[in-house]
Amino acid sequence: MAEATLQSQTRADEAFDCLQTAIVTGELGPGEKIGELELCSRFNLTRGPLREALGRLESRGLLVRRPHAGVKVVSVSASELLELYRIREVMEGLAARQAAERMTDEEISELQATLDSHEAMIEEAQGQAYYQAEGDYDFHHRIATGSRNAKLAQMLLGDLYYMVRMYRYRLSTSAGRPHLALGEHRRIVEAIAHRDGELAEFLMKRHINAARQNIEKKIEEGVLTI
Amino acid sequence: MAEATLQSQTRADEAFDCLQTAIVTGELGPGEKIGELELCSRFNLTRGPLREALGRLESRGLLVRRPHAGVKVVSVSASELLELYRIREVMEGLAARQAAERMTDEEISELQATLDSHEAMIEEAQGQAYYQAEGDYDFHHRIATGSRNAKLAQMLLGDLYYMVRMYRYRLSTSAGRPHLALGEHRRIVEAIAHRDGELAEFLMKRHINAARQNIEKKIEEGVLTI
DNA sequence: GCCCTCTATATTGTCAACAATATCGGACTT
DNA sequence: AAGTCCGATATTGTTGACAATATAGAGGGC
Repeated sequence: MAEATLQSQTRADEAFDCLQTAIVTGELGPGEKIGELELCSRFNLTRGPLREALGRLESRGLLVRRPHAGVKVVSVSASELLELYRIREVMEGLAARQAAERMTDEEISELQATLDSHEAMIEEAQGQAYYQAEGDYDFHHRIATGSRNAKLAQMLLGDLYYMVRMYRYRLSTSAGRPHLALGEHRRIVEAIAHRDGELAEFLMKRHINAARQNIEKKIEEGVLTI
Repeated sequence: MAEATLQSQTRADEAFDCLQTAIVTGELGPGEKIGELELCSRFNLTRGPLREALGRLESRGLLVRRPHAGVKVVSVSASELLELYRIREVMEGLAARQAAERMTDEEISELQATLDSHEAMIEEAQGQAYYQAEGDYDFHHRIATGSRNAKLAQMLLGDLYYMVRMYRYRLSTSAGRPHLALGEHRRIVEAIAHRDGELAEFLMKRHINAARQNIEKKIEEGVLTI
C-alpha cells in the first residue's frame, strides 16, 4: 500500500502523492473504477483533500471523471502510448539541446557518474529490468532539469513521465536493449559535454525514436498487450 | 466580470472556467494576490468547488499556491515567455507534421477558409490586434486538433496556449507583422494540403521562431515591459 | 422471453462550521 | 531609534453533514 514517504505540507498534497504513486506503480490499474469513500479509507483521508487531489490528477490526464458517475484510472491504448513517444522525441530533443547550452560542468559530471552507476547495475543485475528503468528515468530527469526551461521540465516531469512510467512498470521500456540504450546515453552526454546542442538534440531524438520502435515491434509481435 | 458563458456541468467546472478566463483576459493580473473569500463573492461560489478549481489551475501552472499563505496569479518573466515559444516551436512543429499526415480533406478546406476570413479581418480592421490574435489562435488550434494526437493537443490547448494568451491580450503577438504571419500560415496550409509533413513541420517551426524573435526584439527595444 | 420503466440505493457534488497557521501591528529591549 | 519578539486577527486547511444525481435491480408490459 502506497503511502506518502515524506510528510507532505498539506493533506491534499499527501493525497495527491499517494494516488499518483498508486497509479504509476499499478496498484490502481488502468481502467479501474474507484470510489471516493474506498480511497478515503485506503489512504486515511477525508473527502475534501481527496477531491482536490482528484481534480489535479484529472487535469494531468491520469484520471477521467464523469460527473456523478465516479472516477477511473485512465487507460492508454497502444497507439496512444506510441503518440506519447512522438511528443517525448521533440520535447526531450529540445531539453537535450538546452541542457548542452546551460548545464553546469558539475551537473555534467554528475550525469556521467549516473551513467557509470547505471552501467554497474546492468553488469551485476543482468535481468532486473526495474532498476534499469529507474536508471533510465534518472538520466532523462537530469537532462530535463538541466535545460533550465522551467515549463519544459514541468511538462516532462509532471505530465509525460508519469504516464510513461505507468507502463514502464509492466513492459520495462528498454528491456532487451540495455547496453544499446546505455551507449546512446553515453553519446548524448558526450555531445552535452562538448556543448554541442545541435548534436545532443539529434542523438536524443534518435534515442527516443529507437525506444518507440522497440515498443512498436513488441506490440506487433504480440509480446505485450496493452 | 467574467462568467461561465455556458452552464457548466458542475460548480467546480464553472469555477475553473471563470478563473481561467479571468486570468487569461487579465481581469486577474499576473502576480496579483487573491483571497478565496473574495473570489467566492466575485463569482458566486462556495469555497469547496473554488478550492477544487484552484487545485486544477495550480497544477496547470496558472497559479502559485503557498500553504496557509494564499494564492496568486503566476507572473511569467520575459525570459520565461521566450522559453515558452521554444517549446511551442518543437511541439507545434510536430503537430503540423502529424496534421499533414492525418487531417481530412474537409478539415483542410475549413483551415483554408479560416485563413480567408483572417485575411478579410486584416484588410478591413487594420488595427484591431485583438481579432488578429483570435484568428491566429484559431489557426493554431485547428492544427493541434488535426494532429489526431490527443495528448499533444491537450498539452498545447490546455497548457501552453492559455499561458501565451495571457500575454497576447497585452502585447498582441503578431502585431506589426499581420501580413507576414498570414503568408506564413498560407504556406503551412499548402504543405499540409500537399501532405508534406516534413515541410509543414519546418515551416511551422520557422513561423513560431519568427514570432519569438519578434517578441525578443520588442523587449530589447523596451517597447513592452513584462 | 425480452424490453422498458420506475423506484431504491449508493455515490458524488455541495455547503457551512471548526481548527490550524501565516501575517501584521504593537510593545519591549538594546 | 532600530530591531526583535509576541500576540491578535484574518485567512487557509479540514471536517462532517446535507442535497442532487446516476446506476442497478425489480416489476410490469408487450
